[in-house]
Amino acid sequence: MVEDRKLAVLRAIVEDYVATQEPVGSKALVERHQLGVSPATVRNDMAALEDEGLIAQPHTSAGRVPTDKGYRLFVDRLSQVKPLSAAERRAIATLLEGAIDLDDVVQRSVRLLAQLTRQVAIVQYPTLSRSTVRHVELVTLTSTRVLLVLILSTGRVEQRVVELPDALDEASIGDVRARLNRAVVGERLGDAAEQLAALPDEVAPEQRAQLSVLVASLVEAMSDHRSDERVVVGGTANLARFGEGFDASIKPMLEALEEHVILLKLLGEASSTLTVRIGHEVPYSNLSTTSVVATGYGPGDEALATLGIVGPTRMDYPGTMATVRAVARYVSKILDEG
Amino acid sequence: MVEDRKLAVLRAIVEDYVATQEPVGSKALVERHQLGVSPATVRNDMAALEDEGLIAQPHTSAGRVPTDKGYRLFVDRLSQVKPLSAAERRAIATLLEGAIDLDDVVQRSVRLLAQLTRQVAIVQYPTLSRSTVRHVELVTLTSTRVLLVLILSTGRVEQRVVELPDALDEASIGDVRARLNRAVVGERLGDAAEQLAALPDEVAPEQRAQLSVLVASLVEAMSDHRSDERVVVGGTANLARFGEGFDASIKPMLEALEEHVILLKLLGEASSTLTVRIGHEVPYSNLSTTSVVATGYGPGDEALATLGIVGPTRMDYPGTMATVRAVARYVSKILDEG
DNA sequence: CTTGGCACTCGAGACGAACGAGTGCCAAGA
DNA sequence: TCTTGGCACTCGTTCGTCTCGAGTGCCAAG
Repeated sequence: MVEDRKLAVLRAIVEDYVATQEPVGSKALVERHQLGVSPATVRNDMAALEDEGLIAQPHTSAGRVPTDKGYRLFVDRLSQVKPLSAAERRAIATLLEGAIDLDDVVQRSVRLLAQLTRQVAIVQYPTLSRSTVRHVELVTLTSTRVLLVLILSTGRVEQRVVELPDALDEASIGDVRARLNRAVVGERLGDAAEQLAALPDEVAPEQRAQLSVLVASLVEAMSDHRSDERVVVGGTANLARFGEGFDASIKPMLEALEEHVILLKLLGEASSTLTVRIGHEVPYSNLSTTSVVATGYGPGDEALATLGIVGPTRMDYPGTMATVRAVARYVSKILDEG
Repeated sequence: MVEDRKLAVLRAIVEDYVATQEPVGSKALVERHQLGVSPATVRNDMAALEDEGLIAQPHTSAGRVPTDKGYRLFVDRLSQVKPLSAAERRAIATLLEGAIDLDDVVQRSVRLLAQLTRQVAIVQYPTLSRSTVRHVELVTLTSTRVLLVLILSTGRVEQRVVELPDALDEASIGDVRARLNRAVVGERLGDAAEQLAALPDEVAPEQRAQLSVLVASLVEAMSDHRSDERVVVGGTANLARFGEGFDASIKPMLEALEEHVILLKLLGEASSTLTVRIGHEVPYSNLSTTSVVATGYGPGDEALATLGIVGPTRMDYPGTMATVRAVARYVSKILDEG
């Protein structure tokens, strides 16, 4: 079938180009792959592929390079996900199992992703909105200042120093603490705010003002999406490896890595399926020579957050996709157990 | 005085080179600075400076470039610290005053430093070792698991999940909590461990094992220097600006920025005086074309931690030094108030 | 000690030729 | 209709040569 061979040629071009980083010509192609046809035939196919916008030549007398559209087709239809080696699996498992808390899990995941894919890795912290409240703690600092600590089921801890309008003795603190906990423990963050709303009305008028302040601060801590949006980046040193030709992209890349908002946009909506964005599909126009491979993760099958990698469009998609998926699964498992 | 003019020439060379990033010749020098002598004279001086190892020429027919030693002399004796503009001071003050907690202070400081100096900024978290314990909290998770929360005077919170050998009811938890707090609140981290050592012996034998586990975990949390070593980096996008010629250094630079251990070494010992390390003086051989400007900071006059910037040896030392110092002072002030 | 003059060095940039990888097209063969 | 070998053509890369000029070092005179 002619169509089949054309696709085989496209696959070969993508693979060679990714490996050598140089435009690939018809002759080199038949030498390196068993296509069973002559260079001339390949050239005809190439011309057709070029008409379809799947490949392009940088200049007239050069080999071909896949376009974004070409990569897209390759990813969607031509590549099967490479299974990881046993050694890699073991490495992932042992490294992640050594983690001692949430922070550490996230840290280790980034490192792992960066090392295995040799790209820049991004991991978003598990989002708060679906997690539940485990405990609220009040700690007296001075007579009119308390530290409010909010502990969540994900292991995340939020803290606020609250300035009270009036002094509050230990007994009252205990009472308030109990009330707060009764109201919100076990609740999802979204629902907890409602539970808190009625609370000030239940207590004696002289405590009401105090409690209101605390409730306000607590609600604020719960709805604070600062931590939702926390992302960790690793493997920036791999940027240097991209090297020549990618030089122009390194600046926007570094800029993007500093802006967590942009990173979150790159990662996209948490979804449990693996997403690949190629070149212009990346939602940030300065990164049009860049691709993103990301996937959601989280305990159970819920995708609480997203992790992934960013690299040049010219990357090893099958390998990268396999690694990203594997890491996401292991992290999810760890979170499940924790 | 001839010596004086030689130094003026050195200063002029440093300033011009920093501004233009190109080797500076004798003619350009007399044109741009009012030295009141002819190029030939300057050439003689340059030859002398070169003999002293303060400047060098990249190749025979090129202008001069300061050596590390030249920069050293410039920093030590030729530059007066530039006062910041009123606008800059205001910017620092307002930005930092908006901070809501320790994390935020650190975050904002990095941004600020990076923006003002247009270099890569590094801020170390205020170290634990000198801080004191404000409160220890125990939260029951399941019957044999408790969450141990350690709150420090700096506002830092450490947490550990502790697996108990046996179930512990709420009353006992309360008792243990009280004992722990009595033992360590107000103590410095270093001393607190000793206070805890004797604790298990004071309680009934059946609680002893439980308490030992908790104490061990607490001691571990206090001595955990992971958080001591936490550093935050910002302004990496400025690396791109260094651009041409600095290309070779960008890789080791990125590598260093990923290794917090290395960054800590770069920042050096916390000391309240401003430290400048130039080129080979930087304790990391791959960064020999790089300089570090750092200073300690912290509430009062104690230098709890260090912050600073890293950039090419060819940088505006007076301006950078002024900015680093100013930011450190403001941050210290904020910490003082918090 | 300073200065103008002068010969010298050497990198940067321009120019051009040779090279060769790669192409498109065509005519012949299966 | 598809495949293939042949062939002319394109064009970026490489390499050597040349020129230009910024900058130097040295010297002799002021």
